[in-house]
Parts: sequence; structure tokens; C-alpha cells
Amino acid sequence: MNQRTVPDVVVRRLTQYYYALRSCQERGLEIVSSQLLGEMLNVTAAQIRKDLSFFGGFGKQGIGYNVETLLEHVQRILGLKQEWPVALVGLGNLGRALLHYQGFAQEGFKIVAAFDADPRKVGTSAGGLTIHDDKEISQTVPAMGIRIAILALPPDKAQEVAESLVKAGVRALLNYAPVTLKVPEGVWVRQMDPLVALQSMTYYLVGNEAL
Amino acid sequence: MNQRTVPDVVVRRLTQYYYALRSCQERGLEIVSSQLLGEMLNVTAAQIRKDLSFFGGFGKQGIGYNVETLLEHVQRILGLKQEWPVALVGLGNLGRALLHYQGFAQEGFKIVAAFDADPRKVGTSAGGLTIHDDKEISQTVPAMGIRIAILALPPDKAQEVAESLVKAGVRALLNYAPVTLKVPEGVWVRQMDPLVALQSMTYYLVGNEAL
DNA sequence: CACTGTGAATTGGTTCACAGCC
DNA sequence: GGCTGTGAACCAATTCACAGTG
Repeated sequence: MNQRTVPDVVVRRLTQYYYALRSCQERGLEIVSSQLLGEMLNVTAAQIRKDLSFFGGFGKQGIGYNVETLLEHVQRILGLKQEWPVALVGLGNLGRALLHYQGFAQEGFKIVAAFDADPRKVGTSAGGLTIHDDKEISQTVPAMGIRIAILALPPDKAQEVAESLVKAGVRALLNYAPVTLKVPEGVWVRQMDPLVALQSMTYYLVGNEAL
Repeated sequence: MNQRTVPDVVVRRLTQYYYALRSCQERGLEIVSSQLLGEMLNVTAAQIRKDLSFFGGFGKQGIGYNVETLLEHVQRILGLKQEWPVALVGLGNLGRALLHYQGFAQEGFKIVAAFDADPRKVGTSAGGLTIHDDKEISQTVPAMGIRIAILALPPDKAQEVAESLVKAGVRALLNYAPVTLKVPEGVWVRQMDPLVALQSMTYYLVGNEAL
């Protein structure tokens, strides 16, 4: 039990543990060892034990971890036991695909407000939501208690919109625009950029692999 | 000039430098300092200099880096000076959105083959491509010299398809399925999972922030 | 005896600080 | 004087190894 501030890598891995544990649960496992969890995720057993020890001693020596209770703990730690209202900004191809993606709602992320800057889109409806003008962010976001937003808009608009979202109370941004957003302390950004991901792999394909 | 094997973090950052340099170019900058580049990307100047020094000395002391030539170098290092044929597997909502996303082609990633397991989809066409059955992967992928694939399919199918892709010569996988793929040495995977990204931010929203 | 939890050891990555050059 | 390139110093993360427990 170590109550120091937890490194972000650990938090990210925790989400992986969450999925692995659910898969254990589906398979009807009652107990899981750090060993097995590690094999499922390509991570060492020691890593998993150390990661979990940041939050407390959830296991039993000689036995392992109870799947059910560890899952509960992980959910609680990650804040997954509540519903999160989410704003979506940008309703192009990508935005619409995201709006129709069922996975968000299944995991408790409910898109409750949609914004776009294009006057032709404003007022129309998509996925059961009326599309609002970007300008209404400052009004709607605090009113709905939204603290998470998804950005699916052109790169040149992203910074500006991010700022108005943050001003309106958003603290977590899932950014699909290929831009490095400048955000104040205490605001979190995760970059979702398929091109960057591809481009960081071609490096290895082009003969740089050392092995 | 350090010819040790380059850490993956450095490669990932290199893609960021690539975008920053292009933005410099668009703004007409001829010269850029590690300082300025760092400010654009929220990275320290020393980090940038060290990263670049893995690949060679591209700068001039007292001056900085020539935008044009550094960009050239970065493109060459990352393997971005060629076209990459790409396979797309899975043509649900997400797969179709990816197929219509122009960004891939603009950056030299050309989706040249589309696969799906659903017999109702096989034979139909989407985005100018005929959809083939998954079973044809072993035939088509090597024939077209494909080494990169995008997985946009249900989690339970992902591992199996990944294996047939790897067998067919694919070495880089952009995986949208929420599964940890098991791949042999020398195969690269980048996970694109919006839920994981959201879930690793709620941790901080739920009161764990130390600051 | 199998497995966790954790200090200690190690490895890896980042930042410092300065010599060298323009 | 301004800026790069890089060893050295520092800090962070991972792995080791083992004492402790069911």
C-alpha cells in the first residue's frame, strides 16, 4: 500500500487489467494470479503486482486475486462505476461514426451533446441528438455537467474549441484532430491519431529493425 | 550520432516532429530551433536535440535546424517517402469510415484491399474496392505486397485474423479491436481504443489527481 | 508449496550543463 | 551570443528476489 502519486503508465495499464479481468469473469474464473494476468496482457507478473500495490493489497498470498473483487476495485479506482456525460464536437464522417458507436454507452460514456460549427448542420439531428452550434458550448456544457469531450474536427479549429470546452468545465479531451493541444494543468488529453500510429510503425518496416 | 537501437518512445516522438516541421514549413520558416520545436510540442529542447542525435547531427550550432532538410531526414527515417499499400479488415461502421477517410491516402497509406467475413458483404463494393472474404487474405496480401493492415472487426475475431495477416506477410497492425493481440517478434501493433483512452482519464476526474 | 507484496538492484529515459561551433 | 550535440547526473520505471502468508 503505497499512497504516492501514481504514474500515468500505471493508470493506463489499469485499464488493460480491467478488460483482462472481465474476460476472466466471462470465462467463469474465480481466482486469477498475477502470472496469468500477465500472460493475457504480455506484461510481467511482477509489474502487475507492483502496479496493484499502488492502490492496496488486493490479493491473497499463496492464492492469487479474486476476480470479482479485484474487478470491483479496479472499476472504482478508474471511476467506471458511474455514467459520464460526454460532449462530441464535429459531426463529419468521423463524428457521426463515433456517435453511432455503441461501445461508449456500453461502458458508461453517454454522448449527451453534439456540436458543430457548420450552420447547415446546426439544428439537424443525428443519433437522436440535435446538433448545436459550437458557440453554445459555454452554455450547454456546464448546464449538463459535462467534463469529458470528444474532438472530431479539423485541425485548425481544434485548439480554439478545446479552449472553450475547458473554459466550460471539461477536464478530459479525446482528441482525434492531429494537433498538439495546449491545455492548462489539470486537463487531460489523449491523442487518437491513426496516421501517427502508422507512421511510427513504418520506421521499423523500412529496415531500422535492429533484430 | 549514436547508432544504438533507438527506443520506441523516440520513434513515436519523431512522428510529432514531422508534423511540427510541416507546420513550420507552411508558415514559411526556414530555420527552427530545438527551443521553438519544443514549445510547439510541449517537450523540452534538450529532449528534441537528444532524440535527433540518435540519427545524426542535423543542426548547425548557433543557428538551429534547417526546416526543409530536417523534414526530409525525418521523412526518410520514418519511411514516409514511399507509398504503403494497406489492407483493411472489417467493414462495419468503423471500417467504412476509415475507408472513406482521406488522410491515409494523403500521407501515402493507400488502402488497396478490403476484407470481411460476412458473406453478405463479400463481393459488394465500398469506396471503390471490392470486398473480399477473409479467407483470401493468404492469397491477396502477399500478391499485393501488403505489409500493413488495419483491423476494424469484432474482438473475438481479431486474434485469428491477425494471425493470418502475419502469416501472409503483414508486419504492422493498427488494431481498433479492444483486444491484446499476440504477435511474434518483429511484428508491430498499435492499439487504437477510444474507450481505453477515456477510461484512463476518468481516473483523474474521480478525485485521484494529486495536485 | 504457491502466490502476493515490496525493498533493493537494475535498466531505461530525461534533463542538466557545458564544450564547441557559427 | 545563440544554439547544437553529448557525456554526466538525475529521475522514473521495470525487474529481481525473497520474506511473509494462506
